[in-house]
Amino acid sequence: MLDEPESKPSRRYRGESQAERQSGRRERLVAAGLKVFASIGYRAATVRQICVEAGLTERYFYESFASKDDLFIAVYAHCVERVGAALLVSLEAADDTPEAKARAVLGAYFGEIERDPLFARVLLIEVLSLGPNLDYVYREAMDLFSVHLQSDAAELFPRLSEDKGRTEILAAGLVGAIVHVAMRWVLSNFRRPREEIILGLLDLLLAASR
Amino acid sequence: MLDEPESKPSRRYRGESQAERQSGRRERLVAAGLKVFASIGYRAATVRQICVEAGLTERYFYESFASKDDLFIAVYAHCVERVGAALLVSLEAADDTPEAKARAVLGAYFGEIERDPLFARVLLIEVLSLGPNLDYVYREAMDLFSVHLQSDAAELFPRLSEDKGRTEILAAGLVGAIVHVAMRWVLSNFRRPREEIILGLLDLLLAASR
DNA sequence: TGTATGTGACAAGAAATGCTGTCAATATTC
DNA sequence: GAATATTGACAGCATTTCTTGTCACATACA
Repeated sequence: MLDEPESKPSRRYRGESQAERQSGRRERLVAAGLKVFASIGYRAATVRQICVEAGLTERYFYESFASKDDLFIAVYAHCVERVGAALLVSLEAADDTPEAKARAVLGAYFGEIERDPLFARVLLIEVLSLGPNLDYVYREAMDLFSVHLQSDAAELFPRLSEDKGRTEILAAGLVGAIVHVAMRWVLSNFRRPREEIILGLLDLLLAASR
Repeated sequence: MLDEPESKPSRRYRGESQAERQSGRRERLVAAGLKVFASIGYRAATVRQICVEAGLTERYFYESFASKDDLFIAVYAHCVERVGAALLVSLEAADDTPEAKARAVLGAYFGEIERDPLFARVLLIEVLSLGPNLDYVYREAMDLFSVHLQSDAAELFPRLSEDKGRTEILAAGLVGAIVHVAMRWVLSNFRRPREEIILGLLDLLLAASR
C-alpha cells in the first residue's frame, strides 16, 4: 500500500505553511464579511462582494465557509469575543466598588461600540437578520451576557440575589436596557455623547441595585 | 371635451366597489405577509409565497405594493398600530395609581405578544432584517414608545422629570428593558409564564421611579 | 342574452446569485 | 533551470426570484 496517496502535499508558500495561508484567508474573509455586512446589510451582501472586499475569489470562500450564513456566524462570534475581552480587561482594571465596576463595564462596552461602528452594527443589529432558524446564535450570546451580569452582580449588588426567581429576569432586563440603548445609539449615528449615555444607564443600574 | 376618458370604469363586483375590493386585497396581502414573514423570516419569504398565502396572484401584489420592502413596512405599521391601541385601552381601564398603570401597560403588552406569536415576531425581531436603508422604520417606532413613556411617566413618576437630560435616556433604557425582555421571551418560545416576566419588569420600573 | 369589465391561472423574460470548473501566471522545491 | 504545488482571474451553468404579459373564465350591466 502507498502511504496515504495525497496526504501531505503541504509546502511553504510566501513564507507561510498551508495551515497558515488557509487561516489567513479565513481571517481576511471574516474581516471583509464584517465590513460588507455592516455597510449594506446582511441580506444585500453577496458572496461575490465579500470576496472582492477580501481580495479573494469565490473558490476560497467555499474553502472556509459553507454559505453566507456560515460566514456570518463566524463574523458574529468574532464580535462577541472581542467585546467580551474588552469587558474582561476593564473589569480587572477597575476599583473594587460596585459603582466603579459598573462604570468600567459600561465605559468599555460603549467605548468599543463607538470605536468601530461597523463592528457595532453586526453585534447589535445585523445578527437579527438571520431568520428563525438561526435565532439561537443571538439568544446564546445574550444569555451569556446575562449570566455574567448575574454572577458578577451577585457580589456587587447583594440585593439582586435575594429572590432567585426574579433575579434572572431583572438581570435580563438590565442587559436588555443596556443592549437596547446601545442599539438605538448606533441607529442614531451616535447623536449624543457617550458619557451622557453611560451616566443615564448607570443611574438605572444603581437604582435597580437598591 | 369628454369628461375624463378612462375616469370611471368603476363597477360593483361581488357586492363591493372598486376601492373596497382593492383595499380588501391589500389587507389580505398584509395578513399573509405577517404570517409568512414571521414563519420563515423576512429574507426567506418570497413574493410568490405571500401571494399563495393570500390567495392572490402576483399581479395584485404589485397593484398594492412596489416591493417586498414596501409590504413589510405596511405589515410593521399594522403591528405597531395594533399594540398601540391595546396599550391605550389598558391605560384607560386601569386605576389611577402609578403601579396600576404600569402593571396595566405591561399586562397589555405581553398579553398581546403572547396571544399572537407571529405578530410578536414581526414587531420585535423581523423588523431588524431590513438593513441600513430602512432602519428609520424601527427607530421611529421605538422613539414613539419612548416619548409615550416619558409623557405618561412624567405624571406617574415625578422623580423622572427632575433632570430633563437624563430622563430621556432613562426612558429609553426602560423601554429597552421591556422590549428586549419581550424579544427574548419570544425567542425562547415563551418558556416562562407571562406573569413572572411582568413582575420582574415591574420591579425594575418601580425601582427606577424611586 | 350579449357585451364589457374584473379576476385568476399560467407563461416567460430579465436579472441576480450560488456555486463549480478551467487555465495561465506565480512561487517554491529539487 | 525544470517540475510541481498554489494562486487568482474568469467563464459559465443551474437555480431562484422579480416582474410583466397573455388569455380564458366569471361577474355585472344594458
